Amino acid sequence: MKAEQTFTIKQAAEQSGISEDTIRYYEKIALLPRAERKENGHRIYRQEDIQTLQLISCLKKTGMPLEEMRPFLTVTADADPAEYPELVERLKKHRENIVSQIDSLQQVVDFIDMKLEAGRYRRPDDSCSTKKESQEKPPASTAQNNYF
Amino acid sequence: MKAEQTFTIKQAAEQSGISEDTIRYYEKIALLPRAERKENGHRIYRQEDIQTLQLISCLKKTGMPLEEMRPFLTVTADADPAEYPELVERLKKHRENIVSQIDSLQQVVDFIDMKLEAGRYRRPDDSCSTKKESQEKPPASTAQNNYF
DNA sequence: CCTTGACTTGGAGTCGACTCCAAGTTTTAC
DNA sequence: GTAAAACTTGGAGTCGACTCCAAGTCAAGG
Repeated sequence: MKAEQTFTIKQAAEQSGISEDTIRYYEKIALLPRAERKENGHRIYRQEDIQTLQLISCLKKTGMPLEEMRPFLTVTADADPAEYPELVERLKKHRENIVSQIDSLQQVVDFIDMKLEAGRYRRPDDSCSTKKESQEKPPASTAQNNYF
Repeated sequence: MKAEQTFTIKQAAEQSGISEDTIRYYEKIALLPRAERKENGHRIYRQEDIQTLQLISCLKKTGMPLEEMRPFLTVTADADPAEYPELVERLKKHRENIVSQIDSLQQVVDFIDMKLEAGRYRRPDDSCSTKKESQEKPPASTAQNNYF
């Protein structure tokens, strides 16, 4: 029925916030699968490709290097659920990473708020980074956060 | 009274997770102020310097480029509260950035959870990145999140 | 028919952020 | 006294991630 809308690389760039050059670069390094071409050789993108690009953009913002994204993109490409158990493991692991990153960011937000509210030192505050491998079990609220 | 504990660059590296070389590099590009030296020329670090390093480590994890960190570190260095109004503005702005980044990350977490829970597509889901300049007013919960 | 614009390719160049020398000094350890 | 450890400096090299360029193709407009 529906003719599956397609997009040019320019449109894909606009919608994802990733430049055309960069999209081609991603294809070149095989971060993205080779895009389909029209008869004239021009790349064509579908809605799901745009979504993949947006996911990349998302992950990039969080400072993830391209190589680390590969497993994620595999999952997006072929939308299998939990067929590759190793991949699922990776995803879970990264989910934890992200949650801890959110925690880190929260610390920064707290730091800023502290700085903003006054010159008053509440507590130096650590827990942000290194050394302490953040206790595994309850990743609950290390600090109360009222921003969510 | 108290003799203010000091650390070597090696100790600073251990405690911050930033390599000695990198710490020297940061000093070279003046991301960090020139560290005090002992008579023999060796750098010495105090607790607050370690904290600054940890903050850098924190921000790095969030993908922030070094140049963007400068304003933050200025604030840490001289612990003035709201004496530089421009700086305060920057901090507030970045705080918003971070909150939105947390939001982005939350989307990724949601995405992972969705993928993990089943191959079922709940909804493509956007809102993560680009195009939509995320409405200014209520940065409240774009999506319900039950991780916090 | 010729130009303009949107694309293609391969490859070179850039830039940020390290990372790794080499040469030198000083302290500690035996 | 000699060697190893822990530092110093300046500078070169590397690596990831683009970013730019030149040359070429194709489609539509004046």
